[in-house]
Amino acid sequence: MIAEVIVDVAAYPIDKPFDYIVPETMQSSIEQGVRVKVPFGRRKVLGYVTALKNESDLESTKLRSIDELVDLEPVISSELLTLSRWLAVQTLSFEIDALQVMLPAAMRAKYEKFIHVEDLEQIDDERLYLFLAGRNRVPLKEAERAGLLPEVKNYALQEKLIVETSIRQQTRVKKVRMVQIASQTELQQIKKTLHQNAKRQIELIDWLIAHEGKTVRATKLLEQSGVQRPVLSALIERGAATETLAEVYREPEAPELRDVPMPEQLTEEQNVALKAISASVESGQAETFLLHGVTGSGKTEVYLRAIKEVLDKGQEAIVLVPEISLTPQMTARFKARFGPLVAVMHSALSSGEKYDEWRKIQRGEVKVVVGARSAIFAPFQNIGIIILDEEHEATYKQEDTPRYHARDVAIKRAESYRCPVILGSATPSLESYARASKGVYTLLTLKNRARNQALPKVSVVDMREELKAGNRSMFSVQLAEAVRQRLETREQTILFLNRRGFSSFVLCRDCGTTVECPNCDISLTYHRAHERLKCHYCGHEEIVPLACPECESDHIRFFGTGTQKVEEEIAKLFPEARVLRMDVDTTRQKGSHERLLKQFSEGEADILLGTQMIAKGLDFPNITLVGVLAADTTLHLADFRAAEKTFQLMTQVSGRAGRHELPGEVYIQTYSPEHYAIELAKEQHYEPFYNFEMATRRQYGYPPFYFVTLVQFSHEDLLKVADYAGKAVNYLQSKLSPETVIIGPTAAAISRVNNRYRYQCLIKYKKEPKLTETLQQLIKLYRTDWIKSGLTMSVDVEPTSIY
DNA sequence: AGCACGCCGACT
DNA sequence: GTCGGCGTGCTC
Repeated sequence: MIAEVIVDVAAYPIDKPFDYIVPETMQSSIEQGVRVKVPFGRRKVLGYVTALKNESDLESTKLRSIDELVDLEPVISSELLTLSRWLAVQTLSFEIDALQVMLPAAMRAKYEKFIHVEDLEQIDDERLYLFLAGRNRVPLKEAERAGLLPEVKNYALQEKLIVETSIRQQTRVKKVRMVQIASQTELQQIKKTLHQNAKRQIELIDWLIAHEGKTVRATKLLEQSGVQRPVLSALIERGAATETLAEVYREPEAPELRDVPMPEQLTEEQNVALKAISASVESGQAETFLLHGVTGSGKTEVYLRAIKEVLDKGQEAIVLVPEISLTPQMTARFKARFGPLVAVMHSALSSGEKYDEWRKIQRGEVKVVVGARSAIFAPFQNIGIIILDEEHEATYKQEDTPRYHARDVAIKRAESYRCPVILGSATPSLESYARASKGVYTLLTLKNRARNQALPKVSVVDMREELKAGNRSMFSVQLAEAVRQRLETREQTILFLNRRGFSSFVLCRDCGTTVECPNCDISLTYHRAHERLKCHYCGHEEIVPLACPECESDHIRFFGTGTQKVEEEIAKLFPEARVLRMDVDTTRQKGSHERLLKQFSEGEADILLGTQMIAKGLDFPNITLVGVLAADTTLHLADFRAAEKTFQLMTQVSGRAGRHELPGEVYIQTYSPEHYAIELAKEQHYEPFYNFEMATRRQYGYPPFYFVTLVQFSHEDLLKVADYAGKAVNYLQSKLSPETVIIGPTAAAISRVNNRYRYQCLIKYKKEPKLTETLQQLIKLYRTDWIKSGLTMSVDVEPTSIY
């Protein structure tokens, strides 16, 4: 029997199945989708069995045997295996990367080398002899640190010692000691043999007698009986109990369950949407729905009921939410409804906890997974529905290889299981809405809020006018007045600081110089906490200069607005206000996100001040005011999605206000109030924005009218990178159809990162059947030739941003 | 990727 | 004369 194996080596010539002989003893237990350890050249590596067959096309002399089976059950189902091949082609990545991305990081191989010595007498080198000190298995790293690597190599060559590679998972299955207590009669017998002086043992055996026949955790037993470990060991030796290891799951801190009452009745709109989805669930159709519902329209309730139907059919559900809104509020709602059938996958879990959640899914112990992007690969076998909440979010696209989009994967998996996909959003991506308009997706609309409240009243404040009137603070007169009112009426306020593409930097007031990174073509960011300047691209760090490096003026100070600065200004303006600040700095600690939200929901603060992470998902009855401090910052990014992103963000954050009984009010402060993204966000109507933006996209030839693919290049040498980028463009032009537009090569917006110059080109096409093939050939050219000169090239099919 | 072979310069 | 630099080629 022969196994085709994809080995754990991400390299161009290795990106294909390798044939291995399956030893007799393994033939009955090997299966497609299990991991194996195989010899590969002079080393041993982990691999995935992708097929089993009777014969190989290779000469039998070239074939080697599988060393070991790693799994007893497949970790990649045949559906996921097919999906991985599709993914590798779509994203132009290695098959091994496509496979690994489907599994929790804990299952990646960890390679360690150990020195084994058979006969220490053969080691006549004194230093090495002393170093080994009679140990049988010594990590090679230690020898390297001791400077003994040459000696070890030498002895290995003479076969006086062996260097062996150990391959294991990064994180193992957690096991605990369990104690199985013997029966009453046995225990009584043993008790008689105990010496009078063995007071502790007698104490313990009495405890055991009281719990005879039971199996308990060793730690629990010791805790409850109050004896120390050696006492238990002594009794185990006498046969009073037996000890075994049992697999357990790591238990992540359970979020506090908030009681979310299930509404008795859905609104008419919700009912219509649910019926359409149910019909699809019933008939087993791979149908994609776009659920377009205004903020507060009760999309989540529709998801929950659809999932209920799926579970009743004995099927499973995947729910994707953007990491940022994977809030306790959201997960608590699922847990409250489906209890222990829910697994939650988010980045705050440790690698071991994620692995355990994955195993629960694989074993069929849970039926619903709620998670971020990677949860789309949940190893279910009978998926009945896939939901992407906030489908427009950029986090659904993975930024490094394989650069997949969870939406595409969802639709692909749904085809396999013939089940519906629900894309939900108040502000759908233009791509999705266009597809829904064309009938590719089924459009479901929720125009009204579930509790029938009015959408909040939105006012746009022109900050230029404020400046003219002499108000240089971050708060306009109107917003400040609104906040003051809320403080009086004891209602809550959310202040949103849009920091994206706009962070604090150091500027000389005299000559206008900004302090830039020495390695990258970008300003350094000011970090108040450590009084340092940092580069967000290469990690360079330096102290804040006291004088301008150019003109030596001491009028140098940081510029821009951070949440800390806003917090200070609030303290000055409203000394009585209690403020909670939520940003990367205050939520770094595990569980702090939950804690802050809990404090806010319990009314321990008047104002919640934060960045992106407060824009979504929050649903608290007492919030009646939302203030956007500076709306413009996402507007001026050199990216075709800048307007779309700004509109989405404004709409989302506005939606936090007035979701319950109290009416809401929103103030958007901006320096460009006439921009259509802001003007239309004020009205909170999606369609006018969609129509306007579509016209713009059509005019400039951007998605969804064209598809785009971004090819990026970087090199230490500016001339070389420009040269290769030019070559690539020529190559693409020669192979692709004349209707396809290739923009560039141009220098990237940040033209130098980590001392490497960056170029890019953009391919725009409506229909390009040869695209994948051509890009594959370009990649081949790069990997076999260009790479040697130090060039780096990457391809991103349908990128989320192009700056 | 990682590992070894192989062919030329600076050292005990 | 040897140690070691990294170019080149291969991995079922």
